[in-house]
Amino acid sequence: MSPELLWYLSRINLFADLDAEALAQIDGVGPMTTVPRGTVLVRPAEPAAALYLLKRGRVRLYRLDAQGRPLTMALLGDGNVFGASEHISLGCDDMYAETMEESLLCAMQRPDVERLLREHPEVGMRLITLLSNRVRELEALVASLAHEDVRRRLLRTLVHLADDFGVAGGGMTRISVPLTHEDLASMVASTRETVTATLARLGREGLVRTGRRTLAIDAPGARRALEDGA
DNA sequence: TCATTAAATTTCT
DNA sequence: AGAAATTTAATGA
Repeated sequence: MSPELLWYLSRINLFADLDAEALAQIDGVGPMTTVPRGTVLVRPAEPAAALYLLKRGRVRLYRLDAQGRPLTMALLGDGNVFGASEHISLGCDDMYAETMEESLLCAMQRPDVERLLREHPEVGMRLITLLSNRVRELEALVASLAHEDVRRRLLRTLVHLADDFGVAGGGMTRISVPLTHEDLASMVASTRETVTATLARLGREGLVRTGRRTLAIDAPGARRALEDGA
């Protein structure tokens, strides 16, 4: 195994508990490939036969509703894994996985994943952790979508994005993913226009700064705003 | 409060 | 220039 591939594997969160020797033993990792923005890697018609390891890039997991409009379930960044096998689902069937920008990733076929899990229980443990976190996030999302207005839904997802993709800058946390208002709408189950208006309002409130293709949020302020006020 | 429709305007490629 | 994205406004549920 090349040193480069080893380094790459060490940055995949699923393998965080493996030491160098264990990493070197990982077998069946396909070649790294660069895929352009907008590539659909997984679609409902042909469920993933593989576990995808995302070295660098951004991947959106989403479903389509009956009217064909997307609902984004998760955004994945560097080091994340997604895909499915018979017993494991990280982003399941009926779900699309699409790159939001040029991404570097590779695939592991199902038998290799299952063998890896048998040989390295730590990986299974880590997988449970990842799945648990994803369940928690989705539960929170369900509750938010069911009970809260767009302003609060948007605040929550921005705080969440700041946690995952935020970089400090100018007193605020800049979200290092280029997201259109339409992208955001598909995350909070709203519309482009309402997101535009709501972002403008949050801007007036001093909680977000928008401009030049970027989004920044006052994360502490936003958390405070989410806590008080029913 | 917010989706929808329509239209104007700005920003990207 | 042309496409994509953003913004504003009116209307109704």
